Amino acid sequence: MPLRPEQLFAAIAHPLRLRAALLMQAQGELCVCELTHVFRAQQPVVSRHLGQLRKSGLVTSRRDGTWIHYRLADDLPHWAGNVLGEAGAAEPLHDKDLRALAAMKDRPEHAC
Amino acid sequence: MPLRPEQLFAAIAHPLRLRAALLMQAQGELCVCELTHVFRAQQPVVSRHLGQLRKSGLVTSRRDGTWIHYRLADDLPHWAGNVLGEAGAAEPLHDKDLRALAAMKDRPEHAC
DNA sequence: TTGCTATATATGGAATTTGATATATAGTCT
DNA sequence: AGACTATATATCAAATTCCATATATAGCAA
Repeated sequence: MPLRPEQLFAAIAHPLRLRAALLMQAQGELCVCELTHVFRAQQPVVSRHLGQLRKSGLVTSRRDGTWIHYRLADDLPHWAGNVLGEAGAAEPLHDKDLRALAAMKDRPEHAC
Repeated sequence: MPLRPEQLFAAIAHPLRLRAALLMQAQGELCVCELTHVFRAQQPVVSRHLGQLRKSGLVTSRRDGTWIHYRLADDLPHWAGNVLGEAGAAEPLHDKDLRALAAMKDRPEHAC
């Protein structure tokens, strides 16, 4: 069963979930600690929103040792990617989030 | 204050509101009775969802005698129109709704 | 006025969403 | 084993969403 439009829109109707999905579209895999840092949010809040994104089929997760990396679903429909693209250009915090992520110290998988 | 992405997504996170917005994008102004007929829904349900769309800034309404016509907001951002365009191609009921509207008898403003 | 049509709003209750807080799980390291 | 880190889940209360039902409002027509 493919992702239905109203399911995508409900998934990204919350600012934290929208910004997380936009960061994943721009940067690929991200772990919970990175999103917690960028959003300055509490870890359980980020974790539960990511769980909602996963439950909706928008993202998948992969365990790597202690960390769990989230990324956009591999089979995400093309129209859904286009919607995220439009939202990324319209979301005023997106550029700020990208810069906050780039400036983060001690990111996993970014040691080299 | 411009329409924020998460506000648009919350507005069209419900199937009836999404389908109503798509019909307005395709057909321009529509009245409550037309939407009630196409969706086979109860009038208070349609009216309340339209109220939510208006409150979110996605649509505006115009009274014409007994009828009230709804249409997409004149100042709707371009990116929001693009999002609706993507959703229209992905929403499986959209074509059916267009046909049901075209087949409706006694539509206001469609007597000629 | 009365009656009819179109639409909006109020009310009540079930279900969902959300953040805060606490706790549990899973992996790593010593 | 125990300590530590990263993440998930449980619980609670406040707020919101949703449908169903009833009622109110506004315009038109006789």
